[in-house]
Amino acid sequence: MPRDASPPAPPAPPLAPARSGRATGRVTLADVARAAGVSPITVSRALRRERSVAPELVARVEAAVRQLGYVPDPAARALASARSDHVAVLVPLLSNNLFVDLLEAVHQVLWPAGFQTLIGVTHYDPAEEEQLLQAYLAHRPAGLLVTGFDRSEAARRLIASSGVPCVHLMEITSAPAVHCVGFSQAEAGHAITQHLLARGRRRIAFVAAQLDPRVMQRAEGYRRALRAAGLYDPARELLNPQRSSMALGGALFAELLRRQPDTDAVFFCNDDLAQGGLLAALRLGVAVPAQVAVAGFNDLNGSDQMLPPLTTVRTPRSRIGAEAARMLLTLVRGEPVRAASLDLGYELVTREST
Amino acid sequence: MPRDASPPAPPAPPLAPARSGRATGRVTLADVARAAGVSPITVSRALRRERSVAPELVARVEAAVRQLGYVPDPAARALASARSDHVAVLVPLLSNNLFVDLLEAVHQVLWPAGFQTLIGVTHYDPAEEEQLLQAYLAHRPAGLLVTGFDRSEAARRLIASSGVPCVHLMEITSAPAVHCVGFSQAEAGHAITQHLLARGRRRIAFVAAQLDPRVMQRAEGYRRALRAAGLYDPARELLNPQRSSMALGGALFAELLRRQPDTDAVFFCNDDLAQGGLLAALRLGVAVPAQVAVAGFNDLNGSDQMLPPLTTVRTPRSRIGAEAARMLLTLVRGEPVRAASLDLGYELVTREST
DNA sequence: CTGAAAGCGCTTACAG
DNA sequence: CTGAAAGCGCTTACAG
Repeated sequence: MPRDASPPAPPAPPLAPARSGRATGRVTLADVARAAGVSPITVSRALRRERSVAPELVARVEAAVRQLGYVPDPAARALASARSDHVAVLVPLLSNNLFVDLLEAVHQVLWPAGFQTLIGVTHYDPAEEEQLLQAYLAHRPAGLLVTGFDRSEAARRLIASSGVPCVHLMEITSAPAVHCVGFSQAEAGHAITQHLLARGRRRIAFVAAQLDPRVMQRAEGYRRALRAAGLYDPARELLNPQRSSMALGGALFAELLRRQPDTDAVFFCNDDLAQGGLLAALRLGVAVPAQVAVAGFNDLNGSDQMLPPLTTVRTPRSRIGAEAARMLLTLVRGEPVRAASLDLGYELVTREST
Repeated sequence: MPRDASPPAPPAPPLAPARSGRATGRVTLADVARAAGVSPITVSRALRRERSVAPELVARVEAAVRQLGYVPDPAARALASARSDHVAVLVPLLSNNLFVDLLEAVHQVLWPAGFQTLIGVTHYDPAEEEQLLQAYLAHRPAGLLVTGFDRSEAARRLIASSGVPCVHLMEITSAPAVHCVGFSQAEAGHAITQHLLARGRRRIAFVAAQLDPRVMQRAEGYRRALRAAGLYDPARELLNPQRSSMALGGALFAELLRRQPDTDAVFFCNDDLAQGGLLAALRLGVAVPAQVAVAGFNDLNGSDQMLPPLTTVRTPRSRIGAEAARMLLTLVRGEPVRAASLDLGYELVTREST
């Protein structure tokens, strides 16, 4: 694999200039058939391993493919077969590493299986999701991966009427015939709040941004745990609709301590907020965990590097991506799935901040 | 836009069941033509605004499109016209926020112009880049956006022989007929090293990971500045090929101070490393900037939240993405570009860590 | 300004 | 196991 860091040479003219008429000059299946001395349909079958083709013919076809450098035209294939090798994946954001890990895992499963991952970013906007869905569905993808269950009625209808197999990521439901891979966000939120209670904390705040459905499910888990302990106080919830960031986490932490100076623990709905909170504590001279315990969610990059290292919930996004991709592959092949809903759980990671 | 957080109903059968033969049941251009009482080609032209079509016919076509819910088939369009509405963008990684910002800006320009952004991740691997290029080019994208100039000879040939307009991101060159939008990584590396020198630092280390071409260009800028000052010492370079992360930054910072205890400044090639270094300094009790000044590169999320806030180089990746997308659009339309190479510069952001 | 014909490069459905 | 014909849903190239 020769590498070269110098700038490229100026673009050369296309190798095979367009020939007469509409011919594009590219090597077609017909060219391969001619070279191999078989019919085009035999080439098609040999390439797709669809029906048994005589081994010797397969060999001749493969030799011709190699010799001519034939690359199938996906557009022609899609048009003729009414399906494509695309799988569309819709995620809310790329700026949260959570989704990057998810996409990476999806790609690692789909690419070797011969599918191309098309990434769509919805920005948590139902209208954008609808537009993306419309655009991607027009390409007749082989499958669809979407984040969560929260979408417009129109988006739901688009998915359902397309007939394209769809797996939902990150959340789970027991509704029949809905395919999903994830974990219970509410349970995870409950678990980390329980952890804070077990540490003896009594005035536990919940600080959140973005306020997407999964964040609100974590909030539910938090509320349930505190209510059960007789310690729930709505005044200790700080909910901000802005996009999550370290800077916002720092600002919200400071605001929280101004409003509720007796706070003895904070559950941030996402690690970036928590990291910002930890840094703000350092700046403000608030002792963590002595004065205030701090917990996050997701175990993002750097949380183990904080001062003190951050207690958080490790979410299995890589496994979610991989398992969802596998489930989708099963559906695409028309095979039965073991279970439509796959709960991959979560893991409490206890570090020094609590 | 009605929203609903409950799980979706089980998938319904496709609205229009497949009819006889191979008909897919979808609404076609011919259906629209029939409904509008014109020929298919007129519908095609009205939809693409290609040639002047009588305004009244356009109106009838548009009404029919709306009424029937017609969505053009991209595969058929691509096959017939030998081009698509796709623009492929190849970036090394999604886990560096730099590239997320780049992609976001690209999408914001391309989507309103009617193009779909296909994201490809190369993982800094020339072989992967080649495979992606081959796969994406087979789709006859309207344009191509690639990161930097470093790629295999085969990849270069694929791009050149495809005839697809291509703009290079992040780096610049004065080579003729090569389209690029970026800035001089070497100059930026030189500038931040100069800044450290101007602050009176004399034993300035360079700590880097990943070691991709752009990192090595920053290293060149660092070397040039120190050589000019008569202070260059190869022993003060710590180059690690692993992927960049906060954890690695912390480990390298500690290693550096073990090997070169008299270090009075560190230039980290990327902010995530620098953030990890800053946190490690806190843990180790190394005073920043009193004992060691710390500088980063890129001004990533959270750098302004560090303790102390991180001095860094702000790179204009959003503008790079937007301008590159605009340049590509110009090329796709066959119009002349003002200049093939666009230098967007960089900005030194001086904070308390130096 | 509008249209009838042909064709893009594959695969399906039907035969043998 | 192999193939000739037709067709997927558009746009191009040629006419008028």
